[in-house]
Amino acid sequence: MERRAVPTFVKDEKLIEKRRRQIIKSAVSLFKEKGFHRTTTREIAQRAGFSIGTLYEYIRKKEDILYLVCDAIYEQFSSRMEEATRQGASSAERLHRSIRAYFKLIDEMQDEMLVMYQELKSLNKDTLQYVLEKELLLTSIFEELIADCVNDSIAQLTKSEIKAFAHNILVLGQMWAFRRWALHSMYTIEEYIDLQMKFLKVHAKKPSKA
Amino acid sequence: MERRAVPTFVKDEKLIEKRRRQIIKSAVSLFKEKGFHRTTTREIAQRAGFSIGTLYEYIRKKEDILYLVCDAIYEQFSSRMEEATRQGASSAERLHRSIRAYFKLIDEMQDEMLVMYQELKSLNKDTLQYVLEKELLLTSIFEELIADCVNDSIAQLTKSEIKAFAHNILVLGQMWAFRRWALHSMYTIEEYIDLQMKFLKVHAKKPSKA
Amino acid sequence: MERRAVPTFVKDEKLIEKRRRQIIKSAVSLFKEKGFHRTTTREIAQRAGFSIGTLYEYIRKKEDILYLVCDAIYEQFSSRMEEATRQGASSAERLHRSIRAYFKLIDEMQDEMLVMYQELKSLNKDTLQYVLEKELLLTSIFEELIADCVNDSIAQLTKSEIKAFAHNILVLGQMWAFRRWALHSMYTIEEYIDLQMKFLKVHAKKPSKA
Amino acid sequence: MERRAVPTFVKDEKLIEKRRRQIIKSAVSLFKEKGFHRTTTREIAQRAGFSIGTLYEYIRKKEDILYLVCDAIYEQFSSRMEEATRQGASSAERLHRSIRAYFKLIDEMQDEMLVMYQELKSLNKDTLQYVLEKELLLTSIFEELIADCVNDSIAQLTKSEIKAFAHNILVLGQMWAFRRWALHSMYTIEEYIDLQMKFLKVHAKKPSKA
DNA sequence: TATGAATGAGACTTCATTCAT
DNA sequence: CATGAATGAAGTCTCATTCAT
Repeated sequence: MERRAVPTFVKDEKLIEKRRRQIIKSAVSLFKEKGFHRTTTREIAQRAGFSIGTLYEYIRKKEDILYLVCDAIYEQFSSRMEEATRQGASSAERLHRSIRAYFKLIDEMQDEMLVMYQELKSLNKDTLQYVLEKELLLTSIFEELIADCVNDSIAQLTKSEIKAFAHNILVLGQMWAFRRWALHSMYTIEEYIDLQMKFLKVHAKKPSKA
Repeated sequence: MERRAVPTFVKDEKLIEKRRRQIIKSAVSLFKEKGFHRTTTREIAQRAGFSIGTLYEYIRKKEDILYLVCDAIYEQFSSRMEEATRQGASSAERLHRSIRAYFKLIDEMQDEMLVMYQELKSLNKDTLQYVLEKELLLTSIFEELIADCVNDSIAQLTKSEIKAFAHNILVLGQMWAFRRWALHSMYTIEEYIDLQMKFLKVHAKKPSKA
Repeated sequence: MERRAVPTFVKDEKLIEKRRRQIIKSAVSLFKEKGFHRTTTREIAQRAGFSIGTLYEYIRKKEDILYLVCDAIYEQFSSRMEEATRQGASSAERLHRSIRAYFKLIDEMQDEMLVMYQELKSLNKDTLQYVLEKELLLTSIFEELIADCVNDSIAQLTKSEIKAFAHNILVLGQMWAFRRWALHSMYTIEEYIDLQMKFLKVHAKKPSKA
Repeated sequence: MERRAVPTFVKDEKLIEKRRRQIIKSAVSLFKEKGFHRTTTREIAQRAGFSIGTLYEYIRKKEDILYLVCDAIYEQFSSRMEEATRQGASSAERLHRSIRAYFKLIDEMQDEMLVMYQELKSLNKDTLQYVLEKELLLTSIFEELIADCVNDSIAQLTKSEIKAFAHNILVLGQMWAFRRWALHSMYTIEEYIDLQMKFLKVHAKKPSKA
């Protein structure tokens, strides 16, 4: 799946990269505070450290910023997850490690998660489509890990169940961010992970170093 | 927990009730389409069948509409859930039935659910507080049902696990609405319920009529 | 000068009189608090003790209320002043007493004065005309009293000076209300009167009872 | 007393100065015609020669415009008065000249005066406070001039009387504007000044040039 | 006569976007 | 490339006035 291009007036690729990073950082911190709609482009430019005119050299519409933000977040997520899936001797351990990594990642990126999911509706059809595909990509990472376990006879699940299981993992992880107003006063992230692991019936032993 | 009152210029209680129902219906259908921020008060009035002036006889600020919507949805949820929890001979069956009822309810009220959760951030502090308390109330319904099962030695869970379990039920239910773009093409609601029941390890038999 | 009639849908003269008194009282107290423009007709009706519909049975436009208020205030002023001008043996004493009475009256009716003068601009041309004529009537009361003194050789003033003197009396009286933010912390009304009397060179002795 | 700053989105100080002058000029002319409340921000922008959006780059609320207007008027008043108070050999002559200058100034700025005083009530607490302090500053100019005369034994007044005298001067000057509907047909400004001078018992000789 | 719900013009204000410098 | 002043469509909310009951 290709990355959608956000059109620009600027030619210098290096500069584009740099400015976009500034924009994303500024936008995320503002969206956290007030959400997409309540944040003005003026504010985003200001916090990014340049003028509103300059901002519009690197995007075309406000919505482009939301796209850049969502895309960046997924990028981080994906790359960090990929690392995790490569570690572990057995399929069970790889799944195990991946789930833990995913939960930890959510804990680290709570704010970004909230930003992303709460503003999805503000994206237009095409962009939304793109973002949801990214989400499915993430799901499929777990599907494959689970399928490996099934192949290794560690678990017995139908295809259909595998898919549902993958979705469950994703959702129970997101829950740590979305319901933090209730959960964070009850558990630490470690406790939460252990609990969910139990529910997920992932009884494999914790990897020694974690 | 008392219901927050939204101030009105109108005195006729019956009329208030009627107009508010119209407002909520109109608002929900619009919020579904375009979200809270993109929906104008004028549109809400129009679709409700009266003028903008009339709308503002029944609310004070646009945000009041969002509150009315959230409150109405919870009201429906709560009352329907209460019914369900009273049915069933054993604690296991009551939990069982309640979960199924909850999942069905979500299926019926998908749109309302999406509206509510995606716009929570647009509520002000106090109203948000109120709504989250309602959410906890819903959670506690399941907590009690699970606790009953534990008391009856049907399940063995610590207090902490009971709470987490209750949250999981809620979230896995909501998932049917939030991830419908992925799930609805894969499962019917019945299949989805059966799947999640299995994951939730609620192995009690289905009630005969369901 | 005839009293301008404010049209009505109601026939019963007694009732009109009663309702208008209620309206005026309510309006004055509200105008004091927030001025004419910030006061709504709804509020006026409410504080008067009846409905907005009823209010509009007794007036045609919001501005009518302002007219009623100004008219009523002048009525009070005029009638109270007339009394005062009849008391006193000599022309000097009558002027003297009248000025004191006028200053006292202003002290009593400060709020009404402020309401009236600050909202004059909100009256339409015709109504304003009418009100200014009333103001001139008040001025002419003093003109005549001063003229009497001149005739009695107590003072020596040209016609032109008499007029200016009369205006000065009015204005120095109003000053007690308009500049109260500065004056009331410096003087009591009695001290203020004595001071101004001195400036006005009205050196006649105070009437024994005052 | 520091000048209150009205916040702006624009950075160019020169431009701010220029645009604000345009706003003030436009506003004064409109307020003259219809008062503050009946004048719309759109009209002010239009008459100033720019769009409503531009207007709001230079102010935050409509009330800011009223403040700018009042402030500008006082600024003119103060600076012109200061000049006047420096001219004249003796304390008596300085007072004399200052009063005449003040009356002339009022004559020139009648419209501005009316605008300012009639809309004071529309200012919020803090801004009103600021404006009243400016008014007191003006009063104190005369207080000092009178005090000088008393020191030079040209007049014999108590402290209290000095203050009252200063207020009287201010008010009798303002009267020329406020009661112009009655006075301007009777006197020229010169005649009015001479009359009031007489009343004020300022018997010093007129400066030769005036 | 009295009521008060309904109306809608119109006010203020915001903010994404453009474009001349 | 960068700037930031200018724009005006569009949104929220108010309130004088009407009219059916």
